[in-house]
Amino acid sequence: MQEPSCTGNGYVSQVASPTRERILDATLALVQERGFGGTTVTDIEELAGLSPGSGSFYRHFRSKEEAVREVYERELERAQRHRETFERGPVDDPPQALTRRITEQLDYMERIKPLITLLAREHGRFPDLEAKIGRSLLDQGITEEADHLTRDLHDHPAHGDPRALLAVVISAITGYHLARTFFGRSPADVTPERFASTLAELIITATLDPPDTPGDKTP
Amino acid sequence: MQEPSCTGNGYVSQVASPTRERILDATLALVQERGFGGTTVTDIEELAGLSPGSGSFYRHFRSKEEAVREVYERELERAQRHRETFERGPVDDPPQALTRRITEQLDYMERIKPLITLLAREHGRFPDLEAKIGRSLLDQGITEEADHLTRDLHDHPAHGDPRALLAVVISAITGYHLARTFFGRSPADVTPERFASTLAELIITATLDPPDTPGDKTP
DNA sequence: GTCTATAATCCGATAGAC
DNA sequence: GTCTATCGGATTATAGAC
Repeated sequence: MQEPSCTGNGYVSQVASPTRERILDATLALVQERGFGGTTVTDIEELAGLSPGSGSFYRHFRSKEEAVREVYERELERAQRHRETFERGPVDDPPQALTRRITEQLDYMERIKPLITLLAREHGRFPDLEAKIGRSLLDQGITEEADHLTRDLHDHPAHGDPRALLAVVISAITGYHLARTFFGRSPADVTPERFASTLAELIITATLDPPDTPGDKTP
Repeated sequence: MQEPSCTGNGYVSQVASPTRERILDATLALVQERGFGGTTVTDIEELAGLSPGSGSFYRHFRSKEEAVREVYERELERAQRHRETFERGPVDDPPQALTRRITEQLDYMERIKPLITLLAREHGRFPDLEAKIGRSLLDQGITEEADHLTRDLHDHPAHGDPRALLAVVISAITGYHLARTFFGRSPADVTPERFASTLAELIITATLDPPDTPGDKTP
């Protein structure tokens, strides 16, 4: 409705215009719902509280594509900020620590859902942004998770192929989240808590009792 | 280029018109690539070998939406046919049987990739179709996979929470596939073979040595 | 069943008053 | 910075010849 007047003294000059921010919000919501091609500038203007059909949008962005690109960037920054929240101290009891770590990861995916939805829906339209986000989410996320995992399992024997174990864990968490998002139901109707504790138990059992690979005779 | 003339004797009367089929092919390819809103009927006509801009499309479908809906239905049928391929006999050696089962599941996801891409990209546009496909893929797939799993593990002790174990396995396979599709890379750069054998090993270890849940004192 | 041609609408983007 | 008004082009869909 009205701007909270932060331009009175010129002190907070770096703050983005509220209207601009509302346009980004509207763009995010609509592109998530209808996709880039299904969202019109008129729709965005209307949801942002501007007169639909007026070009007011264009006083803030050169084109629809520019606005959507900025939405991606903003969501990536948010995702990175959310990730920093997870830097908590180590916990002693491995099963509970792991279960909590996995639950945290599921919460994290829930929080960055907008970004994930954008990636899924507009896959292929902005390859540069996708590559950048992929690097940030996958590489950074994977190395950090690997650190957490080894820390949580500090007094367990190492797994035979820790990197593959990591891939399985990350895939499971990702897949559980996406199945819920896309179908509105959990796989096999299993709750997040049950999922987390089962996955944690799997990891711990595997690191407690690493079986010999059949056909692989270690001396 | 030219139709393989199967209308010569009227014998194969149930075969769909080749042009109609080409329109569906073109629609699938373009909607996968650009989304529903980003695909125009003119594009579809051009890719289907019709004169772009002519309404020839409309001699076969009432609207773009109708064609896309039919694409969904066709892909669902294909996915169901592909699933029937997996009904193979049981294998004796559990680790290898499980690894092969997981690899088969990954192959299956690769084959139904078009359907998965459609679901991801157009999520929310056709709720009825999504619900129908969700029921078919999730429910049917889950019960069948549960059967396979218990069969492959026939001489192993049961897991404490088989349904949750199933959810983890299905989530992992789904997540591995989707991460590859959306980012063009495997999670943690782990190959499908490595992924499958690691996941199989996890399952087997968990069913070989089911640990007591801490705080849960079973008599 | 495919074509040319076109109607009717929608959309992205701009110009200029306030 | 927002509005009214509008241009030019793209898009869905139809009409009618062949």
